[in-house]
Amino acid sequence: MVYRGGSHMNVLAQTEDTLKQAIATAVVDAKLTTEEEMPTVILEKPKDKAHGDFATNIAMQLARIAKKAPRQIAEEIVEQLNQADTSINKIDIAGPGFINFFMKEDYLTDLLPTILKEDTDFGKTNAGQGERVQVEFVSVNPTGDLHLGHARGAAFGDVLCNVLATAGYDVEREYYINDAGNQIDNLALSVEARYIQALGQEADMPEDGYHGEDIKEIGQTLVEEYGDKWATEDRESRLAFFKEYGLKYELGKLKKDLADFGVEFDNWFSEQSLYDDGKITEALDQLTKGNYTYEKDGATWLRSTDFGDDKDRVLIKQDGSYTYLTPDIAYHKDKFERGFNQLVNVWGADHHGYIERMRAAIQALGYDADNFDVKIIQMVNLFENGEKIRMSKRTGKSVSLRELMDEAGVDAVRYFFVSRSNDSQLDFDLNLARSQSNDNPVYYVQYAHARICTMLEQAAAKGFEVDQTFDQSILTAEKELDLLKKLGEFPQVVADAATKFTPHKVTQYVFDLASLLHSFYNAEKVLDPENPKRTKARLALMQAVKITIANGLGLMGVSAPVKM
RNA sequence: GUCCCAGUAGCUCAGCAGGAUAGAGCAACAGCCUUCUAAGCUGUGGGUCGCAGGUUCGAAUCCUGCCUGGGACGCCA
Repeated sequence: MVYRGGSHMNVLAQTEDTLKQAIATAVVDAKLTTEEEMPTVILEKPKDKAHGDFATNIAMQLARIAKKAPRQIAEEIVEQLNQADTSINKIDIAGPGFINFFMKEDYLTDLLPTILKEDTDFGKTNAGQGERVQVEFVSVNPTGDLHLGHARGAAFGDVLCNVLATAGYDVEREYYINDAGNQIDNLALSVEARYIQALGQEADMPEDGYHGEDIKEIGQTLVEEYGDKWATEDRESRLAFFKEYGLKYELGKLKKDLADFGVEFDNWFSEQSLYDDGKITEALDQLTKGNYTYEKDGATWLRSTDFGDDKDRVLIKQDGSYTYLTPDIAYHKDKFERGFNQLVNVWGADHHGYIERMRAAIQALGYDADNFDVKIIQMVNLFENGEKIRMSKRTGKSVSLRELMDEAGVDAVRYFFVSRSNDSQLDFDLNLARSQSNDNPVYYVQYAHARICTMLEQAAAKGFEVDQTFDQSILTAEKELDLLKKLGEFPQVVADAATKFTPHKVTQYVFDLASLLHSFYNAEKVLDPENPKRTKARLALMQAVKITIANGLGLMGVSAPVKM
């Protein structure tokens, strides 16, 4: 792991950097290898406390290069190690050749003052160095409600963006509106059928129509607003109007649902605008000039196989219309032209087969496919009372994000969705999510926060203030040190979650921190008027934990209640 | 047939740019509220990390093959 300096460089990272540098220097001084061949020094935090605060496997890594036994290498490194400014208390060589570092307890001295000072900024780093990243997510067709899978993608994308921003990336959230093409024509036709039905006349839904309740509502509303006006208009203008009306209605609903779910986009990008601005022909021209297209069977094809795709892909169909891919290529060209260093797309599992052709197209356009990432969100299975609930958008019986929020609350839904890795399927237990009980992990973390708030409140009532005048060095109980070490990890956890696109690491972290807090709470008493010095120090610790839990939950878009 | 994801404790899942004795929650069992919120804590039991090879000083982690579950393989979007 690489920790770059910056205004929010945290205490633990500084300690680690110093130590790593000292080790690297010692390796070279011991003439075990040259600077060029030096492997990256990896410092890990051993799970077992008997293995110290930090450990490195550098001696094992050097065994091959230096052609010596790892334990002997370790000894030579330790001999050469300059321990000045490292806060090292003791060094062990253990196991096959691990070097274990035991730190003096003061290595975390600056941590609490730093957290209290940074407050809501604690967790920020410059890991991303201001790199511009665009994350496109949700991008559901405006033809129906958001369902479970979309909700998971929304939570994932949103938290990923939060994490990236906190890790020093310049993030933009974008929603791609499929407001052109077949599906939107189908929307118009579906609205038309529902409108006529709402007028009390017979009308068949189109073959691939949208059967959701929302379309029926649109039909009703149209009748209420316009009566039978549109029944007598010529069909072309009627459909044009219904298309616009339906689109506006559906988009409004999507925006509302997402906003209520805590997801706001910086940019809503219209597919239609690609047509209107000539971006599609532009992209096609460029591909043709680069000789990446050809004509066959009356269609225009992209030579995506040149870039590792399974087969070439149709860009312009026999009937002259575009496939879905074509505007999407223009769209991604536009994204790159807007100057993003990195594009991240969050797609449902059913779109994974689409990745290769998109990568191919991006390369054909002359861009580096390494700057294009697709995160696939695996399926969500909904369970209620132990039974799997089938979802089908077509039957209109799917469980929507709206229903889910109403049932379980935003906090629980978001927490559940960012608890797991995006590429594992997720079983969503509705009973568990809505249960106000200790089975529900979201409460566990929130409870830790609320508990601290109560303590701080009572402390204030007894005249204790949380400020910078405390002595951290008296916090030497095991559970206090456990908390301190965990607090110190937070900025790195966030940076790690950002660079690896793994927002669920924040959930893990916040849960672990809450667990340490509960454990501490049961073992030690914070408020003790008999011992004001210790009370002050512990209150500072509590405040720091509160800040960190709140910041972590904030990244997840989950509330941090003061009382429960 | 090809490709993607998953397979780790009874269940749901972490861990996977190789590292020391594989973790958590739930479920089970046994304890802890005259003391800052018991939505909590403490302890116990529970594992051939799907299977078989390979690379390595060292593999849940990397490579190959196979098995199982899910998904994708359109001139649909």
